Amino acid sequence: MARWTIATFNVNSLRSRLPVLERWLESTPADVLCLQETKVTDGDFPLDAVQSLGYRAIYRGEKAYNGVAILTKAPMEGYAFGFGDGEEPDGGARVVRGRIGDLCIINTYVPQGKAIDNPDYVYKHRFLDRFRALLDREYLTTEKILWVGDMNVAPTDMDVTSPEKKRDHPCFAPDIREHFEAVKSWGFSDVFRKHRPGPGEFSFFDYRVKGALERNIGWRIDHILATPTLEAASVDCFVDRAPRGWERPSDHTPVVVRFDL
Amino acid sequence: MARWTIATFNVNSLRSRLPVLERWLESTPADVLCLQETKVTDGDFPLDAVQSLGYRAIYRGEKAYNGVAILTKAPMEGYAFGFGDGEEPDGGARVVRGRIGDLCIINTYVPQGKAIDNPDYVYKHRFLDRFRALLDREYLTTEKILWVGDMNVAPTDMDVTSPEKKRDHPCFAPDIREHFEAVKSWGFSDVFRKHRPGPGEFSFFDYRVKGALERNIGWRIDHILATPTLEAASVDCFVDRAPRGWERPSDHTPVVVRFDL
DNA sequence: GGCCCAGCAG
DNA sequence: CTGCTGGGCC
Repeated sequence: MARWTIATFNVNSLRSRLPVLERWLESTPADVLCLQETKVTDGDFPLDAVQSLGYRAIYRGEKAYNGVAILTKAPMEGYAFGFGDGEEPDGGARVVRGRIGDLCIINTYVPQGKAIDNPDYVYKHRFLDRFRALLDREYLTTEKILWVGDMNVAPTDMDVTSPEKKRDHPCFAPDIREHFEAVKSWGFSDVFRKHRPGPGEFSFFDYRVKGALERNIGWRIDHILATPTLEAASVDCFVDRAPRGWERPSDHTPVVVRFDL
Repeated sequence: MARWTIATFNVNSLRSRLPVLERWLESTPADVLCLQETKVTDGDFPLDAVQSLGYRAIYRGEKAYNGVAILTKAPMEGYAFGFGDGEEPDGGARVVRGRIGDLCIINTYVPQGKAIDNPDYVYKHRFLDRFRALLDREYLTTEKILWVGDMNVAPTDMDVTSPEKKRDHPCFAPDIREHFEAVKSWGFSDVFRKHRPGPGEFSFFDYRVKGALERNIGWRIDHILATPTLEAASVDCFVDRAPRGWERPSDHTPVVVRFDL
């Protein structure tokens, strides 16, 4: 049995966030770090910097948008990008997954959707459908599966600051919440909520909201979900607000889970 | 009699260069600092930062281009911007001048000219004509006049690295050098050359030339010129290469003169 | 290569 | 507000 620390962090440009990442890993030397919005093409991925922090990395990115990576101390096996369902876009810069032993890790950057009347919102729903199909196709609920990432969905009224004002928001509208719950119901439970049942815990603080961090005006849209056998092994799960207050922060901040596996 | 330190520095954006400026003034607390390419409109001029460094400032700038300023510890008198000759453009963001007692200070940012067959090159010549007319109109060669700035002219073969390759360059073509000499012949001499007669001293190192500073591949286009009575009072004049090697440097570096006045 | 901009994105 | 882009500038 060993203690595992796994985190998800939307970095909003990996290259811009290297100083934050380095500083954060000093306090939280995670075994697995799932990143979203790396915003870097594979050729420009800062592999040297990542390796000098002590990590291996699998990654796929686009020029200015999206991009996911999994940083690990141990080698990843059987990794893959995208949905692999033959549909375009293939989701390669939004979905990355792999295994370490019997632990399956899936890291997603769910589309934001722009607005509920925007074509991108249709794509967001489609993304969740394709993800659910991937689960059905390739996984068993009896496996140890960790699904983490920026889901761009705040599941409950507790996960935003003024829920009444956000019913039309693409990350909070009833239909997207229901859809997200439907995907989760494949076999995941919210590990964060097991350990932190209370309100006012957020992982995203909009740059444009003045004093968002101090006033705690944010969203809980970055999630750590696990299948039952894995969830049972979790010993803690928390948001680390500190990096959001550092120099040149991401607008997101890491969510961390610890397992005894 | 007092020791005066006066410098000229093309900062390539004053706001971006405040850290460099602050650091440089610790080593060289100039009495007068003439800046070019401040690239800041008057409303956005960082007056607070300049004042907290211990300086007064007169300044005029445009949105993204040009912009000149004179920073002084003592108040400036009778200052003015541009040529004041009724012609447009008035040169307000390229010429600033004023006095401290009987010392006249003129700070210019001469147009670069782009290429010798470009209309901007015609304007560069016109700029020198208008500047010469300003001298004739408003100054006497018997006054203590200091003319400094980014002149965008390398006067001699000693002032560039490969003179043979630069005969068609708008900062080195024979006609612009002759024109610059003609303006200087109104009554100025090159204070830098009085103290540093040798080659290989440059004030500008192109960002695009790899290792330009280490390889000493540059241009001497920032000048300190003085009328005879003032030149006689100069005790030293030098290029300070250090700031070109600091974090986020300008492509130019300061030229400094000291007088016993 | 580092500045500026405008336009787009979240 | 803080990223990204591509274009202009020197």
